[in-house]
Amino acid sequence: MRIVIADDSVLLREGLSRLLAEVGHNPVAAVGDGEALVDAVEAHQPDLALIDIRMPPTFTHEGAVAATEVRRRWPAVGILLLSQSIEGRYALELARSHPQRFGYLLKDHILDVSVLADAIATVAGGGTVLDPDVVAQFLGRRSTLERIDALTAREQDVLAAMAEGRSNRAIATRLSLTDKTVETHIGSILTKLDLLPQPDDHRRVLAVRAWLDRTAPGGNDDRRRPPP
Amino acid sequence: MRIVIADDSVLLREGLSRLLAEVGHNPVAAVGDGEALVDAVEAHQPDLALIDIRMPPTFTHEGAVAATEVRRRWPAVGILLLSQSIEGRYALELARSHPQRFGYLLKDHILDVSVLADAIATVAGGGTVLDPDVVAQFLGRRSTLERIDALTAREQDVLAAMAEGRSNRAIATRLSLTDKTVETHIGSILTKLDLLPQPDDHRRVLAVRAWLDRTAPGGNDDRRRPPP
DNA sequence: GCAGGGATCAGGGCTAGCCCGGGGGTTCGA
DNA sequence: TCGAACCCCCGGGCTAGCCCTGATCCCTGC
Repeated sequence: MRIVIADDSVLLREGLSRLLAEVGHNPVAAVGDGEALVDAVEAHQPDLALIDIRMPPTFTHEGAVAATEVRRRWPAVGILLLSQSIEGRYALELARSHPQRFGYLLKDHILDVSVLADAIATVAGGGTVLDPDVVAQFLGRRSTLERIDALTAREQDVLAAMAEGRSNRAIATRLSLTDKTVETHIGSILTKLDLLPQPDDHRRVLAVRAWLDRTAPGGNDDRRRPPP
Repeated sequence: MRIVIADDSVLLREGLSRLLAEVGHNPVAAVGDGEALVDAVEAHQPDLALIDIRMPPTFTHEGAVAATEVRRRWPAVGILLLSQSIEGRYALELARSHPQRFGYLLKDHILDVSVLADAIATVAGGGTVLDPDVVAQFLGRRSTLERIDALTAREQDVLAAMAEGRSNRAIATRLSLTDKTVETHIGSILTKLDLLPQPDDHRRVLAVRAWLDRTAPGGNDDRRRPPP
């Protein structure tokens, strides 16, 4: 099977190249960033692209973004994403919208080369391979979104202000309420987000994280609702 | 001047189209997502692309990502980004790395069409136009990174745990410290991040935001340092 | 040897934030 | 008409978190 490898780490992509050759695959190119990945797929028309999500220039999502481009232009090319830990929106969106010939594994969970070889075979055969932790995170995020959607408009106003790092008093001033009312809304927010009192949790921070994470990646402000 | 417009809102892109025509420009295409933007630039070879950062499918950064693609493939095409509020890493990275023929305006700050027309003229002429708030945010983010880099390793451990929503007690347990020591570290963190007591601020949340924002967009874990 | 930085810990005080119980008003659908 | 949902507000109690002061120890560089 013809495979293109994209990973900014020279050692890793060259190592993977040799590893795949040992198990009978044909690594036709090994590149270090998203643009080069797209160029290599165009040049070599591989069966599958093995892609690290984080690549230059920002080392955040270039791999996943390039993977989206590869899927758009060459739908028959299998895509197998790799990362150190679970990454945000783009990769999960690609999994949701184009699950065929798609895989997402965590590097630390690939304990021997057979795991990788099996995943490659499955993806190239048209199937989907997702690390269990990736699935769990995906479901968890869906659940967080649903919970935030279940907040009332006022509660979302309060939570948005909390997420800006405003104190209760500042929130009250901004929304023309008393401190007491803000406390009441915050209590409802924590309950609806299922953030019950736990000695190990800082629940306000967790609520703020939920709000910020609903727009990952890069959410600094309100997410626009998709048109109906 | 030939202009391509990209905004998912039909009303806005059609309105912009007419507005630009009134002031003497030639809007050659008006599209609703990043892919269509790239296709339109390819088809029409405009002088400038006017791009809303948030477009489908995730309504987060597709505009900025597509803008990066446009800049890569057609460096002579001016790029003018628009958004409701300041967006994260991609747009600012594009401004930093390719400032010529580039602009970034906040929609709410365009108080009349002459502001837009002036920006278009400047960008098409090879210059750079940045909303002052955008500049301030960019500088603020640089400053935040520097401050976080100035924390000791231990302080960064504590801040990372805070950002996970852990309570002081849980942080102490995890790092084998007493509550008192965690409090001391948090005090140092707040001081070094210049988060002085203010009645309107929830300083712990602001410190957590600083930590999370250092890896924007999509930072769920450690940022990888770019190779030297 | 000494100063500075980092790490750890303690006693004690204060308060913003959380929460319990309670209350009132408006709107909408069954 | 009534109940549910939403919004707003109060009195009162409790505590996690913050901060002041102070202390000790270790390491490094001058």
